Amino acid sequence: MDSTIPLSVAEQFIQACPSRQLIEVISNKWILYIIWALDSGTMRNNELLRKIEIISQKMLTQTLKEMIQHGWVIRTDYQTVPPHVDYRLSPLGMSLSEVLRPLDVWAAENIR
Amino acid sequence: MDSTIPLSVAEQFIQACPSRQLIEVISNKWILYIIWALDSGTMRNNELLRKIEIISQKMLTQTLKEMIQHGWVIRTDYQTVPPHVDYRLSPLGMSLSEVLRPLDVWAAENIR
DNA sequence: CTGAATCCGTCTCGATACTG
DNA sequence: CAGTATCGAGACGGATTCAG
Repeated sequence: MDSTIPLSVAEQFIQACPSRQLIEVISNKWILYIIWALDSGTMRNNELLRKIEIISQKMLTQTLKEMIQHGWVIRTDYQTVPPHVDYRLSPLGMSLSEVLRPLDVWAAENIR
Repeated sequence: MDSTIPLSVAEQFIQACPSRQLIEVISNKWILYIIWALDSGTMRNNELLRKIEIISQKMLTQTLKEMIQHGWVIRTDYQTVPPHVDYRLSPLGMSLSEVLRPLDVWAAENIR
């Protein structure tokens, strides 16, 4: 909407470096939880709520929107009544999930 | 100090699962920045401030303490005047850094 | 079922000033 | 140089209510 907002100094450093950009995104715990959940396949809103357990409806909706913006999640609305909507990782999201997966292995071995 | 504080429901879910525990830790952007910085070798307080650029002294100190607690960072105080203290990744910290490194590659290729 | 919209407390974090 | 201590703005996110 407004592309003229000046970037802060911090934002300039971040935008100039892909690694920094990814850090800013990955350091969102809800994104990590959703990737972890969707890694096992397509899920509906309620399924995500129940699988993640500790996420609220508000943060789920909000974070899914961000992830769709990033192109990591695909939303499918079947236009039925009652509503049926599901979410799944896009190919890009899957590739990110794969890069993240070794972290699970590391966690299982190294978290006391 | 106090080991009798009851765990919230969320904390119980988290503590029961290494993956969740790691998510909680990794979703701390300052931890990610410091790992990224120390990956290139031993650094002093000021060097870290200048390398990361967007971190404050407060968050640097605070986060380094957490990482030392986790056993990921080793602090060496040379007991000199003026003070000389440096920080480096422990073997455990290095192993985490290695698992994280593919994320940099992914970022370079997939962040627009 | 899948959300949207508010309210509002909590906690993070930057800024600042100070110490050895 | 390497921190410590404090204050307060603002972001974050839970709870609740309402809607299609």
